[in-house]
Amino acid sequence: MRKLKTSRQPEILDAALAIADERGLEALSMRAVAERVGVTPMALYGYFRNKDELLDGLVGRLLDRLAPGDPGQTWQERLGAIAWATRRLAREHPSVFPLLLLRTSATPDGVQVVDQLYQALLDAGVPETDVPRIERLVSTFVMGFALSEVSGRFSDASRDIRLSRGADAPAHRRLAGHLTPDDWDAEFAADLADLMRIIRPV
Amino acid sequence: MRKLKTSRQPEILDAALAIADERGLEALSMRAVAERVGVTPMALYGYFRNKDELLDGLVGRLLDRLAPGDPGQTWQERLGAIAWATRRLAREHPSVFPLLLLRTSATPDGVQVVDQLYQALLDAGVPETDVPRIERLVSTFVMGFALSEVSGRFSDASRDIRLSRGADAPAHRRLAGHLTPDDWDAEFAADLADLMRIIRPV
DNA sequence: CCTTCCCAGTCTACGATGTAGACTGCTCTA
DNA sequence: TAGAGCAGTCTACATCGTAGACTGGGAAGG
Repeated sequence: MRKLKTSRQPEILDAALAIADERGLEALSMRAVAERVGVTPMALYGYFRNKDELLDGLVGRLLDRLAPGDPGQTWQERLGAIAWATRRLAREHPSVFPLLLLRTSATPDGVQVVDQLYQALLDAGVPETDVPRIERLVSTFVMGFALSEVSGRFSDASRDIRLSRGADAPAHRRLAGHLTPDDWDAEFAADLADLMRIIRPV
Repeated sequence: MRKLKTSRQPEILDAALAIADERGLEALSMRAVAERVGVTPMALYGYFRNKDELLDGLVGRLLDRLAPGDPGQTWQERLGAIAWATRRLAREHPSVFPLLLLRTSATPDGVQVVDQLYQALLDAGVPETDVPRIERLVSTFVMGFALSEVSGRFSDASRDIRLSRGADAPAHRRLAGHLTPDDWDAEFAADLADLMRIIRPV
């Protein structure tokens, strides 16, 4: 278990993030990162044990983009802030965002975010025994929603395919016209509002 | 756009699924599939245009595992059946399941499932304008939860790391002992119950 | 000053991967 | 009997992650 250098880690991660943003995850090879940093591919292995560790570093990099949170706001505001920040993150880095859900990697920054969610739920009056479950419920939805948007699960293309394959999808036919919202921001807001009602019934 | 043969597609997909189940997604190479089918790698390209299309075929294969649904049940029962089936699917095929969220691919079987969800929500009395949104809300949560379980986002390892990195995570400390449920089935059931309350407030 | 050591980075090379392109041999029809 | 079409094969290439051995230059000690 060799000791790794840390000096140029941030620089390398920035390069990796830039490549993924510009040319997609496919294009994120060790060689590409090395070239961007201005170094030989093998030089990267002084900073990351292998490509997987580099990817873990990337998700850490993303997590600390999630706002530090401003106490003094209501619990709804704090929770909403994290939710919207998560969604924004997904839109800014659509190629890398899926890694947040696929790779475990609990980073210090990730802990910060979860702790803030816990605190918001406690302030909302959720019983201590329920807080972790509700946190998982909310964060799972938020990340899943953001992922679905960037991965195209919600896209018009899917909807069109669903409709054209006509066959027997009676409920689809009945709902035609409502299938896709004109405003995804509004949909996300409505979803969050519904979830808040789970947290504290009005 | 060459025409593809279909005769041996199911056989090929079964081989691919078996490999992914036994040795993980990493091990799912065209060569490995070909060998298992007893054929040269290039022979596969008569049935799938490329590896991506083969993977799309795989997710289709998974989707039709989601129960056909039994009308005559209450809407809660029908919705719950799909939710539990989704989660079971994830546990049976943990390596392949993530593809359901990552790849768009609307297959005929996928449409069937969505249509059943629509119908259940209509039967629950959800207004037509809200049905697609609520369907996305519920399915996003269900798939996200199943994905989180199999990808380790919920795992003890994550929890331990979060705690050991001590630092300042006051809410974590306060909730120690409740952080991980002893029964994930119960947690999933509780989450579904909460979501049902969104659909139709009691 | 010279020597020794370390360390960042390089070079070369290997096995694996996806897939293009040209080919072979079989079966069915005319 | 000739020909067409199809299933599958063979060879080859660019690209990937990364192991292992190496090099040049600066710091430390004499």
